[in-house]
Amino acid sequence: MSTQAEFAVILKMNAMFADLGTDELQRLSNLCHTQHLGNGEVLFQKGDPGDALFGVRRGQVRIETGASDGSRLTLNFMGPGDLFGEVAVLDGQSRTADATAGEASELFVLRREDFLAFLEREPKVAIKIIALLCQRIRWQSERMEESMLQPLPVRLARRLCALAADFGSEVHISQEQLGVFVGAARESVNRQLQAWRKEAILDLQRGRILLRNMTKLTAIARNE
Amino acid sequence: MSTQAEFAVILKMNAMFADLGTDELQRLSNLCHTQHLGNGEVLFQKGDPGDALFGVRRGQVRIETGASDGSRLTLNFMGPGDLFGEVAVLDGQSRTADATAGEASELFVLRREDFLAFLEREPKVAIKIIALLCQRIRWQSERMEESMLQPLPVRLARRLCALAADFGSEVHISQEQLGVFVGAARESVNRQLQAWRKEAILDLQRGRILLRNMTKLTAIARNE
DNA sequence: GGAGAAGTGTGTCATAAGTCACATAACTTT
DNA sequence: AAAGTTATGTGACTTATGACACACTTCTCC
Repeated sequence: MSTQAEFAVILKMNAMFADLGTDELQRLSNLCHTQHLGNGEVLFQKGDPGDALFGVRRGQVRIETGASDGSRLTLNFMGPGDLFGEVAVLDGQSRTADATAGEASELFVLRREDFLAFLEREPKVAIKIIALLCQRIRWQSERMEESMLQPLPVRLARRLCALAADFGSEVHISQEQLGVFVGAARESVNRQLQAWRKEAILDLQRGRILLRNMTKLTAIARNE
Repeated sequence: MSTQAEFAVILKMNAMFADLGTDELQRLSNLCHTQHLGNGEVLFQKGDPGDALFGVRRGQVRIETGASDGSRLTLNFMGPGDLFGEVAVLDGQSRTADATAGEASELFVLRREDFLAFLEREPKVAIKIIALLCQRIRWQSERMEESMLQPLPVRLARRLCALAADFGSEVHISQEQLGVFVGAARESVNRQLQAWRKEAILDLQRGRILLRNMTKLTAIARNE
């Protein structure tokens, strides 16, 4: 159900602490705890109180939502360096998705109260976070416009370009997942990808997409 | 073009200062300037630097976007008590829509630098604002999900219910505007409204919709 | 290495909504 | 009150995409 929405909420926000000074960062990391998760262990579930912020040190955490029919859909993979769970922490509301360890993982944990106390002591950091949240609001709005107004090929091309920025030209994702991300049916995704394969823009393998012609792809993403 | 996106960015955020203490509010209002606008006067345009936050004391300000083809579309009306321009102020980016006085108006103006300085002195306020921005992020996500996944009748019913909360059962809006808000073509909106008129859920007049049966309407909004 | 699962390729069909093209009705302006 | 402008109503047509159905391929795990 809430697939598309969650996707937007959860996308990586590594930038959150990107431009803090090293001293601020040091004081912040002093507040962190460490938590270990075994493969398949559940970190939190939809509806849980959002009492901590997490960052991945080692391993992988899947952010997923239990569709009401029982099927689970993965919304994102968080790898080393990725942060997640910030929105729930900042506003004190409950989690909006589930988080499960995809392999044995080590996380750092920043508890809500510690984080808020820190912000209160360091208003400059609070202001930076405000700016980042605003950027996110803008970004979400653009995304919303895009997904409502742009046709599927454009959305698909944009997502592939975004994935290429993370993965390089060999994007490791199933067509089903891609469909979830882009808000379209798997079959429609497949048909578009086939068309592009025939134009030599990309190649397809099981669970993998090889981007051959980024120039054309970005052109499509720009909607000509 | 950017109609839908802007809509989400701009929606009223009166809640922003809702739960500040009176002392905090007092100090804040000391920082405000006053500005008068004549009917039709332009306050700011898309692309302008976002150097101030505005609130309406008297009058009305239209938030609109100049579609690239020259047609102007109104995204929202800000009346007395409404705040606008906060996102641009908080993150220092440029305006994403135009603001024009719909009648002679009096605004209070809070300049970016003053506001940020205030936040730095009052970290508790900053934290409240962070929470509000987070709520907005959640709200946007829900809205995004809704608009992508729900069929037009549901979106339309939801918007009408929301408007009813502001306007009462006589909603004063053109079908064109309604189309912009729900991200649909004017004709499609009209057809759906006609269908509902035949079911006695509402009545139509030029520029006005009379909601007759809110029970049915909210049922549709809940998607049964 | 065989069985089953998970991922992929493709055809057919149904349908919601956009587009275009007008007709009509309601306000405005002079 | 006539003329012009804006809002609404409706028909005909087109199109993108979702839904279902099924074949085929590639992995994985006993």
